[in-house]
Amino acid sequence: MRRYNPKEIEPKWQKIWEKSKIYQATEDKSKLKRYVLEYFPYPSGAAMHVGHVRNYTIGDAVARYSRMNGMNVLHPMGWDAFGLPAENYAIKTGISPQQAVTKNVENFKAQLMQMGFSYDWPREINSTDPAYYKWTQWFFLMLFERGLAYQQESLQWWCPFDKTVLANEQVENGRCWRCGNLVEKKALKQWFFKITDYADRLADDLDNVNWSEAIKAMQRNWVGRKEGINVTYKTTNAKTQQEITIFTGRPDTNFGATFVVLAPEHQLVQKVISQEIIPNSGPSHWQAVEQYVQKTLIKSEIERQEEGRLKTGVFTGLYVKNPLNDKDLPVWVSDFVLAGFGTGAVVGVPGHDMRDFEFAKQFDIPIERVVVGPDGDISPITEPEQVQETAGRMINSGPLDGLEITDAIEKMRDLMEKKNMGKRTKSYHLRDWLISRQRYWGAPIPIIHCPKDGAVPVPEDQLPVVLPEVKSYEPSGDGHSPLANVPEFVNVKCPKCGADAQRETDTMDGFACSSWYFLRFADPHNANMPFDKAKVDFWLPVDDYIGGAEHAVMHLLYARFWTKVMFDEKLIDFDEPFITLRNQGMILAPDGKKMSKSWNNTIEPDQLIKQGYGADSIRLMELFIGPWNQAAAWNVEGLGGTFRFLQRVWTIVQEYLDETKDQRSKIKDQGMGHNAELEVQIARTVHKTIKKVSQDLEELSFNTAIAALMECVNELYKIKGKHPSTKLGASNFELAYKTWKTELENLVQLLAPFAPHIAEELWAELGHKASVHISPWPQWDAQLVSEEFITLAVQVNGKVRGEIVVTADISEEEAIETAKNNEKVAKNLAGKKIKKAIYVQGRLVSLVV
RNA sequence: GGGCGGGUGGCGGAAUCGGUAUACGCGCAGCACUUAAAAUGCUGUGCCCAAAAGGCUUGAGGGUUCAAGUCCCUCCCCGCCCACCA
Repeated sequence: MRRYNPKEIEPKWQKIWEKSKIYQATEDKSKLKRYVLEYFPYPSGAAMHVGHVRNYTIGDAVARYSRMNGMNVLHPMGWDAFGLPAENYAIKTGISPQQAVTKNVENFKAQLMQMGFSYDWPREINSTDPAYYKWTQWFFLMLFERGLAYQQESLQWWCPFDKTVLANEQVENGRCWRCGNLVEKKALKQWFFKITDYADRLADDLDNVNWSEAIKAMQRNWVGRKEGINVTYKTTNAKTQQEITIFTGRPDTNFGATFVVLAPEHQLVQKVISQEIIPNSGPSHWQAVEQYVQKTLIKSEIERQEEGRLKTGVFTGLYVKNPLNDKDLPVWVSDFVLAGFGTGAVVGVPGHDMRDFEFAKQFDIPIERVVVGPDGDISPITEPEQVQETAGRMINSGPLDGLEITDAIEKMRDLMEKKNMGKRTKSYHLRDWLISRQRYWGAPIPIIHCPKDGAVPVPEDQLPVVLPEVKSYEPSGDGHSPLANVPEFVNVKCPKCGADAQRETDTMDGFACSSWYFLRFADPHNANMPFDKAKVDFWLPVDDYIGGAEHAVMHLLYARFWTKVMFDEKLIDFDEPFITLRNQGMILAPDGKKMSKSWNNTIEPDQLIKQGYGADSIRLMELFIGPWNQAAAWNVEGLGGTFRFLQRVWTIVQEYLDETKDQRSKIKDQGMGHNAELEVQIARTVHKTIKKVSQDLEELSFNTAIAALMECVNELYKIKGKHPSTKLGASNFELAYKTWKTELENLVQLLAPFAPHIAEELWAELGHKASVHISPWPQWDAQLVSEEFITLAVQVNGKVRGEIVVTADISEEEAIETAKNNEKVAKNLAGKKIKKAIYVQGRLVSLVV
């Protein structure tokens, strides 16, 4: 008998699949299309670990199952290859990023190939290919023409290690998302995409997609829309009167305001420092303010966090009038107020906001109560626990007195608008997307700076602006990319007026390239357009997008933004790119930690394959380890279990083939090999499994589908040796050889989405010429699946006391009667009167005494 | 502080609508095969009890119900994301 040897069969089928083109998609309108996509990976020189591979295994199972169900499946793969790792590698080794990427792509492709994923490889794309980034640049210009790409000088996050600016989304806990070093603020002129114009749509349209609540919530929080009111306060003691507009979501408490705080970056603060506005009463404060602001702005985010909630600040000398009660409020500066949210100014209500309370305590500012506390408490607020933030009734608040907070908010907004004190508005957490990078390895921004015409787009016929070869990739840290040192690149003529001009030397954030790649897959080699609209409209939106949750507020937000812009530009007919998003759970190392090089705890399929397990066992384990969307620690010994299971499938098919080989013709000729009872038993076992696996796959319940396959195989092992007409120790294949063949074929088909190589090999051995992966998914026979007899549990007073086996169509009365007569049940009923009897169809009988 | 998940044997996990808790796999134990081991096959395996009978068991406590892992209330713990967002 042939032994199961993955090393022998897996590479063989991988080659055959590549030649046979069975995974290549065409725009065949006769079939239902399904676009299954996994986030295109960043190719590195390293080995993938089992966590990366889970992502592709899930996608491949969905793709293969859909294909066998007659769908027209698009399942492409490509490379997101711009970015720092290749560039840092170049700096270290002198090997150009272009060369490194070529090698890394080879490395990654080989690893995906050896896992046997069903990708449409001719559609392979690479974001660093000029033929691709030509269109990334084209989209940049489209955004520019629509006023959605603009340049602005402002304070930005700067990573001193990677020597580049970063977008808000790419700063995590005050650290660079790539290298983990502390970031700083730096004033630089930068390119932005105006994603804030789409804030409302990005938040609202989440209602139309089938994503997990977790990711939707993350995006909604990131957009951070908050309704409030902008209230205008006027200075009372400045030489020239100034206005401060303050955003507040809680105008209800404003009778209790005792101060106003400005962010250090607030423009009025600058006016104080420059002495443009000087209070005409009291000492001058501008020097103290200047000192404070200087100290604050150079603080890193981490330093701020280390200070904890300890409030710092300084009084400006200015006062404003509270329009509600004409009280004078001192104006302070403090870094607990963020320049980027609302208007960069807050009104301090220390009795009813914890931060304001802490600030008032710190600087001995009065605290007033305008909200009644629990149990009617109206004592002065002196301790943090007494601060009333969310519940209560208003007092000391003129027209609001007696109202609950929620009613008071609305009434106050109405009042303020009516009296012209303020205007309802919304504020957002979302900032514009900073896309320029002062690094080499990215798509050049296609802009030429002319002294006369300003920023001028590179004409479309001159795209792509090709990234030139350079001698040194080292970023200078002076706010310019290495491209600034390439005169042939920089010095050009203005496309508008022909005067001497200079090219933009910053490159685009890699997330620009990944914001449209899923569209390019529909038409990957189009040289004249980013894509043909008809093709994109055929395949898109993506039906199943499978990836990790780490992209929640980066890629997934950016891609939605680009899609909406393209929709507005009428390039496409849909405005959400990913209908269903599936976030796979992370595979942790066996020690329960995240897998990483630095922990030295990665587990790599490459190694496991070399050890002889084979891709199929690994794929099976990736799915069997637990629900696909839940994290799980890799189980080293468990892999032996999935291997063993495949070996059992292999063995039973081989035994069948071996044992029926010689007799087959004889059996056929003589009409032998017929045992009806045995046939039903075999067919019933497999058809139950067809039903279970099919239903589980509809819900992506891979782990239970695989469990069902294991049960089925265990059952078939018993059947082949245990049937009464079987001799001890022998198999009974020849007694039902046709049924055995049909059902083993069904079993192999059910296994195909998970373990494609062994399925293909056994399918071929069972006599099929065409691939199992384009065979139609088996259908279960309803009659075979239905049970003739069922087992009912019998409860007495809620406790299970016995079991009865009855015909499936038993009536309620009969079931209850049978239950009562059960020996064990009768014992428990002895001498008692049955008060109530319940029959749950097909489940149990419950008797109450 | 806010949002989202989750807590079931020694371990990963299973359990449509509230209906026999612990499927399947790992691990462990035993048996067969073998000179032996590995591999393979078979059997057993939630806890208490020598066994049977019986009792107990889904993070803790309470409630609803003939019946609760599942529903309701109070609380504890773990993970992820965001966080001085006015």
